[in-house]
Amino acid sequence: MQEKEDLEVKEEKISLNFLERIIEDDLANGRVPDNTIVTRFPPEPNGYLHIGHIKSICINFGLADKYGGRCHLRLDDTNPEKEEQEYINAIKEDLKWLGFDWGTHEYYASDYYQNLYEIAVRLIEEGKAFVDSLSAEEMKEYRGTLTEPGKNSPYRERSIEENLRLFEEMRQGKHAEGTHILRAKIDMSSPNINMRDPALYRIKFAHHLRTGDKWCIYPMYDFTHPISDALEGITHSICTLEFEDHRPAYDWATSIDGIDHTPRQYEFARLNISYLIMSKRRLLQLVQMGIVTGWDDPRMPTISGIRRRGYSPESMKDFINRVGVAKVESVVDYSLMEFCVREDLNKRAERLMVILDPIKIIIDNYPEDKVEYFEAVDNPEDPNSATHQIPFGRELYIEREDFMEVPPKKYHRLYPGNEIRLKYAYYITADSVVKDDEGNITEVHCTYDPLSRGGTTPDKRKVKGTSHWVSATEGVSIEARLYDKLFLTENPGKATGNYLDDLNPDSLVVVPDAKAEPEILNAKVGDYLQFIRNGYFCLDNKENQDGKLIFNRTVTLRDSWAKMKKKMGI
RNA sequence: UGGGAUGUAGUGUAACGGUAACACUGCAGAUUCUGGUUCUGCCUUUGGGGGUUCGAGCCCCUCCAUCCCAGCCA
Repeated sequence: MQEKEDLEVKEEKISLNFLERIIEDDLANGRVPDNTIVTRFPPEPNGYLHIGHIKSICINFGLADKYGGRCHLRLDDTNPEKEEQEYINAIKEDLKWLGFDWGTHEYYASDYYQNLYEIAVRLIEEGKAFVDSLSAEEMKEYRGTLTEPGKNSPYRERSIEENLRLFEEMRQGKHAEGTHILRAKIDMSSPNINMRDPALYRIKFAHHLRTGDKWCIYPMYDFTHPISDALEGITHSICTLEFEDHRPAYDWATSIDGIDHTPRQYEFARLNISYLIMSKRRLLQLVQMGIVTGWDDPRMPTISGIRRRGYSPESMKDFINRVGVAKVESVVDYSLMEFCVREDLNKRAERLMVILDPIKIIIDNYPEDKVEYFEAVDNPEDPNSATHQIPFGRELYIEREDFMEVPPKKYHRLYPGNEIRLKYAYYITADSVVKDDEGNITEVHCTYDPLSRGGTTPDKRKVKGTSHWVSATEGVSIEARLYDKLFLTENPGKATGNYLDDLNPDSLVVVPDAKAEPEILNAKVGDYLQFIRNGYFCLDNKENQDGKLIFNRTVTLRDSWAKMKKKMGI
């Protein structure tokens, strides 16, 4: 009991975001039916979910979880021309990957087509809706502008009987698309354009994923969404800022006679991240134009993209948590997201030695055919980490950048006469180099100190550099795909107006023949790996059917040496 | 020039009338068998102007700036 009180006191100290405050206030004042918070995540299945959606998902599922309520998944499928089953499948898979469970509460706006239709008929009967026969262009003229009120449609005063007959004919498919439309009678002079007799139903002779050809009239968002919320018993309908203007329409619809549940709409600022584009329309363009290989290309900010890239769901949820929830339009630094990914992966990734850009070193005083094994910890961040064996031999690969004939200041790695440690193995000193006809270094000859076995020496002498390495004879070849940002600028397209102008030509660099320690053959899809000093990687989840393994770089390690080089002008 | 919103370090978010803070970024240093990690320190903040109050980031007035809205999209 005491413990529980302490806990509550503690929780009170944690500041609430504005949505939590609203909910706690509603709960405290008995405004929530059954004291059960019901939220919903309502994606339209017209594209893949992206990082921006994660925020909405975390808010809706998170709030339901925190206050012991539930969150519905509702696919908002009211526009059959844009929606596809592939997207529905992807949305559900992405949600599961993030670890959210909607239980049996999987709904579709199309589940309510019959209800919606009946409500529309009732509105007509009550004189609150009418069939308009203005063309789209005429309707636009009648709508007025932002600063001028609109005018009533000449069809606004049609008789109830005529409206009923026309709407029924629309439903029966007797009228062509665009010839008639059902509109609410609200107020053409409203300063809020959404209240100027909004469209309720339009004619569309389109095959619907779920209702097939049953309907040729489809309800509009402003009509469908609030009523769907009401029918499902949603208490808090949380959406993004651009729907603020629609709240009066939302309240209008949920106040229609016969609707006995009143959800409330609240708006928060959508997530923007520098260097990323977060618009389904533009992401679709990238796919269609072939700029990326698909919605799940590891460079895409889609959930399936970042999953394939190797981001963990935990790191993304942590990121969303750190970003917070507010009503201010903002752009979060890309670096915060990378920080969250690295922080999580640092704790969980198995370390492996992989050489991306190999240069061969030969240890002249090491026996020719000898192979010995060294023990490596899988993850030094984990005190209980398992270990694995790494084969060592006379000929090894190290990174090309780990050897320099003429080193700059503060360079701590291999150069003639300098001693470094080969991680877990021996100290070596570079003696000489062999070059090809063009002057490229093909071999570095070294000497090792047998007393340094295991990486330390009896005399405790220090070396400033430690390099990772792979046996030239025992190592295996893999393909590494080095991904970087898709765009070069923080706000793609800001300078020229066309985001495609800011594409990063080096967003993917393929290393077809990287050298890896044999342990890598145990890697499975979904494993988080760190290639020591090269970054976090994961096995590609798509193109690994046979042959050479393909690894995607999730994110690089922080690189203070690169910063220093830049500063020194190297 | 209609309506709706929003302004706190470079970026995000707290502070709920009582000493403006946390994280990321950046910078400097220490530690390290990853130039990673970890640790330490530093930098910079209430859009402007009035008012109320003993006291204002918070309340009031005013100005300014930014974002959203004129789909038979959501």
